[in-house]
Amino acid sequence: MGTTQLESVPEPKYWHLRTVLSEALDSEFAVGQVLPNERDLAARFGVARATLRQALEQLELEGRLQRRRGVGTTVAPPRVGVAVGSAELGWPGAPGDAWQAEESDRATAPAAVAELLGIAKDEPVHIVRRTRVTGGQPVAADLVHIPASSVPDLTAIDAPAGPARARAVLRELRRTEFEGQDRSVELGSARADDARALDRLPGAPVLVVTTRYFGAGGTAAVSLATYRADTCRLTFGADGVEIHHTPERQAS
Amino acid sequence: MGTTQLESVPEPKYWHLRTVLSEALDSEFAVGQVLPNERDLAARFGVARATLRQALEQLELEGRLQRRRGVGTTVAPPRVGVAVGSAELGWPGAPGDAWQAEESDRATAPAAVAELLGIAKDEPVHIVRRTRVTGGQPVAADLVHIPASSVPDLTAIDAPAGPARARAVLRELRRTEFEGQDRSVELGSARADDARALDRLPGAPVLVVTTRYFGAGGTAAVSLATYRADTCRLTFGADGVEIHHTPERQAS
DNA sequence: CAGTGGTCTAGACCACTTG
DNA sequence: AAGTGGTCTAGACCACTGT
Repeated sequence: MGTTQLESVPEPKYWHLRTVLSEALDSEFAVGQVLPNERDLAARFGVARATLRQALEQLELEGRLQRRRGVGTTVAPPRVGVAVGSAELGWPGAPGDAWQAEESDRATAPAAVAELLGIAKDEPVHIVRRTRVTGGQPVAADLVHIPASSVPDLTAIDAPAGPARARAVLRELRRTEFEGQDRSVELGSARADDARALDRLPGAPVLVVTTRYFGAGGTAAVSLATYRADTCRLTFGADGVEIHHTPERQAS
Repeated sequence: MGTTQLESVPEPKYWHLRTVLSEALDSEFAVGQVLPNERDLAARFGVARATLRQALEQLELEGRLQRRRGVGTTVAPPRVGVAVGSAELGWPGAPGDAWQAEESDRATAPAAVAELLGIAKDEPVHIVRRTRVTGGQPVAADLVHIPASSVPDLTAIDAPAGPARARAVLRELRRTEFEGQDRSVELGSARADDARALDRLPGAPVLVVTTRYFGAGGTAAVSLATYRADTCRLTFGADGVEIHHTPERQAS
């Protein structure tokens, strides 16, 4: 309703296109439906394919679209609410914590993690790789870093490589008294290994959740979890309450 | 250490460029330093400017770079830790809550917010606009949605438009007993108004924090806060502990 | 004004999935 | 093999910032 023409400050084409497509998605498309291919869409809107792609990228970032090479572009379902708060209080690997331990290795922690742990940057740590699956889809991958100093008996672990050993390491960590935790969330981009685990391309946007676990008078472990930003909404329920709905758009 | 050549699955140029630039930033650049301009950098690496820009975009998304039109590209400082957890328990607008109320209006809430509030989608609500500043820089903008039904006396408020009225509305909300809250974090892109408030371009990546405030037996208010994803790290301190360092990179 | 990043184009080729 | 999205190019022009 109104004159959308004659903009004193004309908005970029790709941004306008994003808006038009977004409205079309709301009114004319169902979840899972495939869109026309990029070349057709670009022609239909009279723009170059690169410009059309810029609009699609925005919508994918907002979780509205899903694109797969060789397949096409489909309308994405609402984002999945993933509990990161109350459901995970306690040591990593506690029973029923939604994560699946995959593998464990000994290596030197990255400098940033070493600093969080308060250890020398060349001190070896145990690294447990875990994945988190919701609704059949992988939503997150993480690495739990445990300094050898905080779980001395750990050196005795010699379970066969694979999930068994990973679980054993976490079980050993739980012998220490749990004294609290601490979290931060920031935007990042998936590295090659994370991208593979999350079924995305390198550079895909992810939400990086850094958790510090306190015990035995210091930082006993640090977990770096990377969640798919396109499909996930991280929920922090202060009262065990869950958010039901997807706030898909802010105020106009 | 080893033969980095002969990749069976060659990584994209822009991704390799990102890595090279990232390492250069670590070793050869100081925070605030300006990089050569995009045309020079592209020529130096023997790629098209668009490809170079793709690499810069990644690094900006990761908070490593800051680009300003007409000025140049500079090395960004580490992300600012912004407390979103314990420091904000209680009603919005409680004394010393880091937010600054700017304005208040009566309008109909967006459909998604109406659903969170459990009201009809055409029922008018009070919308309080707030901003959050840290270290002299705007880091977040939000809109607090308060249904008229949850604060009946609110209709009597007739303070002069502006911060005074906004504060008055929040003060009125605090008369209700506070029964808890609930949060979720997801990735979004800044709309025109948010972009302006955050000193960014439309479409800039933001972290959208949706908070439900419970009181009087239901959802008394919903806040939609958008944080600059490039400069912010949201912290949730379970024990009042603050995360000091920037986890700039995950395990290799 | 000159110099910067932001937008846009038209085309090419590649990697991947599916029939 | 055909069709899809992903990458890359070389160039143009625009919007904004400083001097």
